Amino acid sequence: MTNRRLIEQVSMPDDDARAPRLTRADWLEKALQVLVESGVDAVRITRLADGLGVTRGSFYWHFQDRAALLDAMLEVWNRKNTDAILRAAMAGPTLEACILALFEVWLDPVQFDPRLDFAVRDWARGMPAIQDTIRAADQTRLAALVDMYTRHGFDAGQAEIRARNFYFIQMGYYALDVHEPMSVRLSLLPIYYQTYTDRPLTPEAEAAFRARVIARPDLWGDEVPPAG
Amino acid sequence: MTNRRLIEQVSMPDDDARAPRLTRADWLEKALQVLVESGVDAVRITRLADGLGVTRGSFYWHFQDRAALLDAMLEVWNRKNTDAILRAAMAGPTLEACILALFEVWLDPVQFDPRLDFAVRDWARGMPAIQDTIRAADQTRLAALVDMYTRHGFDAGQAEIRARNFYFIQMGYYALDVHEPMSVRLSLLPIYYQTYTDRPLTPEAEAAFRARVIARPDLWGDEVPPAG
DNA sequence: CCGACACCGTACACTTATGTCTTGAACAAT
DNA sequence: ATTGTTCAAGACATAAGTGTACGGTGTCGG
Repeated sequence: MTNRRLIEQVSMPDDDARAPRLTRADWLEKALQVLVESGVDAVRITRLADGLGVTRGSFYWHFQDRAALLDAMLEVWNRKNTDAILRAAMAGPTLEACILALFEVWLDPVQFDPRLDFAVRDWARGMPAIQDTIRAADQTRLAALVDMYTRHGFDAGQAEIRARNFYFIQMGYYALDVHEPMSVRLSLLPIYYQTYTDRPLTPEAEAAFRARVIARPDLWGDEVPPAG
Repeated sequence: MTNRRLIEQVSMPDDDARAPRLTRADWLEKALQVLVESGVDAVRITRLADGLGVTRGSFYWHFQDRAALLDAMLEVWNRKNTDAILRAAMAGPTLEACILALFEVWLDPVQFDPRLDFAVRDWARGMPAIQDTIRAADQTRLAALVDMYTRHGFDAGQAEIRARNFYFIQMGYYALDVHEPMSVRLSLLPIYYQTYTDRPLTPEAEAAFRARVIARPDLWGDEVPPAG
């Protein structure tokens, strides 16, 4: 969980060694886990306390109240997922480098956590304030993708439509919560590259990408990565 | 709300005239409204009763318990959204007719209610039984789209990838909960038609489609439909 | 060794939810 | 008129959750 550093930043870390005593970051981490697994309404102080093996007294030391916890959770999301897309969209000098960096973001929950993204979207239902935050994030992400396409020679109209396709398809993929094995996802890669760029993916670039994904066995779930 | 008839079917209708007395369908309708606006966890019997201006005593006449209400809600979803897609995917003899029928489904919340669809998906978080139901629905929808493409001359691989694109893009669009005015959505139509079919949309077909949407002022929200 | 701080437990008051049971009112049919 | 059906009110027991007040316990620096 590379989340940990980000969570500690948002938590204004009181750099403690891991101990039986809990930190603000421990509560936040647990809350985000429950958010992702069961939705906001399952983020109950009582349940978190049970899960952490302490009583609610601890919580009210680290946080003002439940609203403060929710604020901190939203901030973690806001600093994680969008940043990952922005970084990837400016990853390299060529369009190929950017697109492949984005593919890697889509594949890597450490960089972009789709379950967190959709848990937050779900959370926003009926809460206009959070909806605005999300809308702003989506605009930022789309703008980065449009910029990526324009930087690499697409005119404004084409860049807009391609950025939307690129982003919407991926969000739709996440929305359906499909769990295709990594080998299948990798095999679809050249087709999607062609779709997004109108150019074929060179075998060399594909091989390089594949090698980088193989070097990350944590992305393969139950599957066994092919020998590199 | 054409929902009404479907809800009454699922409710095993006790065909009553609308009265101060409530029917099972009234409770179900209200529950679905709250589901869409605020998520499952806001579907509380107490709140529904308040909203309907009665006490909880009424609820327990019409439903066994809260679980029975949730079951009925899921059944409404299951019979509404997927059916709309299936109907459209077999709408006409030509690919053009099918694609345009699907566009109309995407635009018309009476046929396909995206907010209900995503409310149900969010509801499924952490509930494997509902996840299976959703996965089956997605498979059925995608299969219908693949079949549509193959019927009209695309080979298996192409049909698969195009069906996925078509469906994922639309789900991504819904996931972001964008609220583009109808005029903008109509203007994007030819571009998307081109994307999905690799053929241009004929001006005649576009005009016909536009006319059908103009005849439905309920789809235009705040906008004023152009004179037909 | 001793306070000060950081962290947690406990007890209390309050709110909101579920589900059961009993009573009651309106209305139709007999 | 009486009865049965259909729907809703009200009272009750129970469960979970929130937030506050206060008291206790380790663990440091001085």
